[in-house]
Amino acid sequence: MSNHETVNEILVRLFANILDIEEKCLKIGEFSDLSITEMHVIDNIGLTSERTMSDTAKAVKVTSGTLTTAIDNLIKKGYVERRRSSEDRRVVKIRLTERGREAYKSHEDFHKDLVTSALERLSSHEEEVLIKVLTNIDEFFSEKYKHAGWY
Amino acid sequence: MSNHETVNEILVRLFANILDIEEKCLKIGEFSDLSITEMHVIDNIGLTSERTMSDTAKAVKVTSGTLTTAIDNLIKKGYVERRRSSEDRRVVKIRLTERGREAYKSHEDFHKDLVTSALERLSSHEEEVLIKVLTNIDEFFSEKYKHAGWY
DNA sequence: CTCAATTACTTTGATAATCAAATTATATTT
DNA sequence: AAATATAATTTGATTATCAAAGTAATTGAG
Repeated sequence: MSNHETVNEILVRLFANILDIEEKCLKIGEFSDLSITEMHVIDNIGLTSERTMSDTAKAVKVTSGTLTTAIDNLIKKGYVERRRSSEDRRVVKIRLTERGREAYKSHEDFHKDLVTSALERLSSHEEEVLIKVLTNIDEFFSEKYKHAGWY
Repeated sequence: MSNHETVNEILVRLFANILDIEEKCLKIGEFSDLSITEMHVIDNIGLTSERTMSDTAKAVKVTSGTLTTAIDNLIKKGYVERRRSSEDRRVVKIRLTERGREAYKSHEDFHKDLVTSALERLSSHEEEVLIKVLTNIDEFFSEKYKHAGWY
């Protein structure tokens, strides 16, 4: 089998399964009241002190209306706090509660495990190459598809 | 930033971008009446003569009820045909129409192009490293999460 | 300085994808 | 023959999403 076919085959299978696995890991853990989407919002808000709604909406690529309802739910569940900015009262700032930060860390651990196993059996030289390769591919996509006004 | 963090960050972004790109390519192409989900059902039915509903539902990891409605829509749109099996009249067999096969091929081509353009700028050494990493990730999922009967 | 335009967010009304549970029809087993 | 199991569909609900309309606050042009 050619390299191309191998890569294609693995990628297809990975893509088909990765969200599913992530979701199921979530559902058997401590934070099973979170959907995968909600966890990704939490991941995006991150541990930084505060973020605006619009920055977060842009980053997770949903409309602000969608984010509003997502945040409503995360607040109900106790993962996020919301307050109006005093400098500009149109702006709403959100941040993780203590429980939100715990969820963040749990999700981070999942990713760490994944990356650790991705990198095992690689020499440090190969790690360097990998980073170059991934950066390269990443740039390629953001370049190639920027022109269409997507990014 | 450690290698692990860098790799994680890029992988997460790549994953998000690729899904996004796939969706947007679909929407500007010939088969824009298909959602990404529907395209993946078509992909799964494939070019083989016929499949049962239950096999397909299992393969795409949805309940049979979900698949029934998905197939209803694909039939309305002219991509799939459905008939009752004559050997066992409980069983429903589905297959792609000619238009369904065209959509299948178009999706296949999209994947090929994506992989080709991602790989064409890599040296053969770099390709090897990439394949090793993808294989590791794939094994991480199929090994570690097999026990739960997920994979 | 004021009011028109812009910005940040929320609300509303709609759709798609999904599930679990109930239902229907057919096959299999006892 | 009756009970059980299987394959698919239907039903009733939930979640995620968007576009467009609405609200409140700020900015900028005259």
